[in-house]
Amino acid sequence: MPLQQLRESDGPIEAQLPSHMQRIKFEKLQLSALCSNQYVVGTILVKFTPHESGTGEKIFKMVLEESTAQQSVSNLATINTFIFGKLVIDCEHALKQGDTVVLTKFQVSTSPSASKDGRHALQLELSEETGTTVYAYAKSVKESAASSIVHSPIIQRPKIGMQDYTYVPLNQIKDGVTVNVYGVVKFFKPPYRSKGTDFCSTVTIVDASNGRLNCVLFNGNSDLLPKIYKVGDVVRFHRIKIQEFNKELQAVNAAGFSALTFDGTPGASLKPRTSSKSYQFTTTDQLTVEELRRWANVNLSIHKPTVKLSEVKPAEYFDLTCQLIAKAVVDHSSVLLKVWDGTKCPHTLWQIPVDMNTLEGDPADIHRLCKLSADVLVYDNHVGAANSLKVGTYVTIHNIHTKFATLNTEKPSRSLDTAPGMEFHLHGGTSYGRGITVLPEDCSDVQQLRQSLESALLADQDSLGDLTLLEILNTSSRSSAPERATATHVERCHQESATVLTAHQHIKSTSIQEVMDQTPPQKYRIRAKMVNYQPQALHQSVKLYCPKCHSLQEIPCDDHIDNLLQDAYSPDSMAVAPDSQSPDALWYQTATWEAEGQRHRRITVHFVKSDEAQRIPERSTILVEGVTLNELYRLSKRFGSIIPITSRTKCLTLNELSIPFLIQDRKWHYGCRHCSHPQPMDALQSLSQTGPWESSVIAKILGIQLLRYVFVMRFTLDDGSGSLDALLWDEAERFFGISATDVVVDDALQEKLTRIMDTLCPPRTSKDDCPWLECCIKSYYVNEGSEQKTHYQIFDTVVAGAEDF
DNA sequence: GATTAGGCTTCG
Repeated sequence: MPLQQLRESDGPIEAQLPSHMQRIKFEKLQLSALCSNQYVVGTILVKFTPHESGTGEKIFKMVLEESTAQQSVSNLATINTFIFGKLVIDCEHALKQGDTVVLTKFQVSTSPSASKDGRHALQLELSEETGTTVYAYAKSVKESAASSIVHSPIIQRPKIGMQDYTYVPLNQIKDGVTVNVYGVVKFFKPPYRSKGTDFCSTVTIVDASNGRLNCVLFNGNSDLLPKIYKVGDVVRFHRIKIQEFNKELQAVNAAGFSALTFDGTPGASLKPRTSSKSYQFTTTDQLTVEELRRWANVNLSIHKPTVKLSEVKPAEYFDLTCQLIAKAVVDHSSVLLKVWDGTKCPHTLWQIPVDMNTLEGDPADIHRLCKLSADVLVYDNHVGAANSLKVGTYVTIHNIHTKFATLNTEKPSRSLDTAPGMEFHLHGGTSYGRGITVLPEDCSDVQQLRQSLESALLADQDSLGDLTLLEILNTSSRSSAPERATATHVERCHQESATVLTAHQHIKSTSIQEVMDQTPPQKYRIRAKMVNYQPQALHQSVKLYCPKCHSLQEIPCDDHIDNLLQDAYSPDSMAVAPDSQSPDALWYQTATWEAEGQRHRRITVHFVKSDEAQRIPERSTILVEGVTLNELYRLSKRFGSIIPITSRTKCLTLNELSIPFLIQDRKWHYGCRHCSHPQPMDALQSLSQTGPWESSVIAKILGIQLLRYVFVMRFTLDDGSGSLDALLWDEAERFFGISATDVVVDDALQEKLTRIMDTLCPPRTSKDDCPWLECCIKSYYVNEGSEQKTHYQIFDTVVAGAEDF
């Protein structure tokens, strides 16, 4: 019960109260404080007769005098105290004038009568919702209602002690009464700082009686105002006072005001949002809330569909539920909020140029999410709220205004510095409920938002992945900085994993058994050991991939290339006599000689003319005919670009495409046999003076579809709950930190690859001694004949410390 | 030591 007895004979007050409770003097009371760990001690100076309010509950007013204070004339020495509801019945007889009382968990609000009664400017309010306990402090043991009550926690409040709350339908509201109401929010302004001392929130509610009520609510503590997140929420207000304003009835919060707010979705959770320490919520209340939800959803069209960034149009106002990525003070009257909601705005986004040093937020996140984030400029009275937001917070920004940036040539604006695009403003003022609401993680809108954010990260993993790669590269190049190296090291030790994730670190791991129980497509984080991998011969793990026809081809082996080259220069296959000199062309110079010891073989080299080529052979381009594989290797050490050709037709053309069409910087480039349409060498003339002699440019001119080198491996992963084969497909030197193109021609890189694989999956070692791997994997279906099979692929995962192998 | 706001779009 909330009335308990303390006895002087049991020792001083502080010794009889829980140790965390602190006494607060009347003069130290503050509006904004939530007094849950504080108590006041006072002597009952005046005790008024309890009366019943319009809500049907009893109100009991007392005047307390600070008992231990020096007798003072200060008006801070006496304070009006109001007790509401069931507690009145307990207190009205048990407490006598002159008694000392100890009050806990009271609500502090402004006293409307202070100017008249000369008492404290604040008043104490004790109701069921504040979770108050009143302690009567008796000088001696005496018979009283309270003396029979032993200490018991208030949460064990017996059912018989329930309060009778009555709720007035909104069409029956009368002027001058204090009432309790239920309603559906039709309009609201989230709490904002008024020009006076309090926070203010205005709320318009409606109900099935077709009544409608505008409520103006003040409190020095914004937490005590209703926690409304959107139109359609259901509210329950206790103790609002009805008054007339502009010939209409309006409500203001009365003493003891408390609010519960519920999600307006039928069937949603019935857990209210409130700062009340305790509240009564019966099955009747549940029915009322559910009934209001249903009524509103059928009869009201107030549930605006939520607008995502992907749906915004210029020149509209909307509420955006999003996560704060970064913020920056722009000037004295505006703050930039960088936010995202997981969707991509189809319009060019306005980027507010700010100094990176003034931008608060994780640079990696800012960079990674730049294509998904919107810059919202927040003005004037909202600056304070924006400044107090923590990065990472989920918020609803109410009434964002979108418009296209207009280029004003007379008055240069910020937007001139960057490409114009869609602007997002939160203008000053509170019209239309403009403001920012912080959403807690457990609310349903945040749950949905988080899903959207997560799937955005996973869905566009290719494009985002490239950015992540850039970050990894940047990070490793900066890792000479000791603090970063330390941080990376600590992270690795902590993870105890031979691989690390480049994103999605906040996702929980899923067991392999669970992964295999679910139907594709899905994305997961797993923690497992590599018990096997294929191909064991690492040189077979690099393949050639055609991005056009998606075919995967083996790299032609040396013997095969050598045979093809021999076929190309054998006299039988030559349409043009080998000794017929190819004339010099305008764009190249030709040299021909007989291969040593091989009379029938003539080697021809066409040197492409350019100023640079004459100075630096390493940067020159040559077309070669009649060479062996060995000679190709040797030439590739000397010349920058080598194009093996044949002159079996009247013009110079490429060989069969199993022979590399270009060897550049010792890298062998192949073309797709299905997707290429080789052109005669004359096409290269246009490049001869201008360049650039880049593989992609040469390929395009010669009609060649370039094949890419990729690592393709199959890892068998096991976490104890099960095992699966996951494909590793790496064409961007991500996973190993090694380029698949380079590894083919670089012995040192091949040795490094072997060391990495021996670490990930140590040979001749029991599973216990294998290291753990953190991996992101995705599942997908593959048609195999008439069957659909589930496959898995690794993504956003890299070998930890690959640069150190 | 009483006031704040009392829905109703924008300077940027």
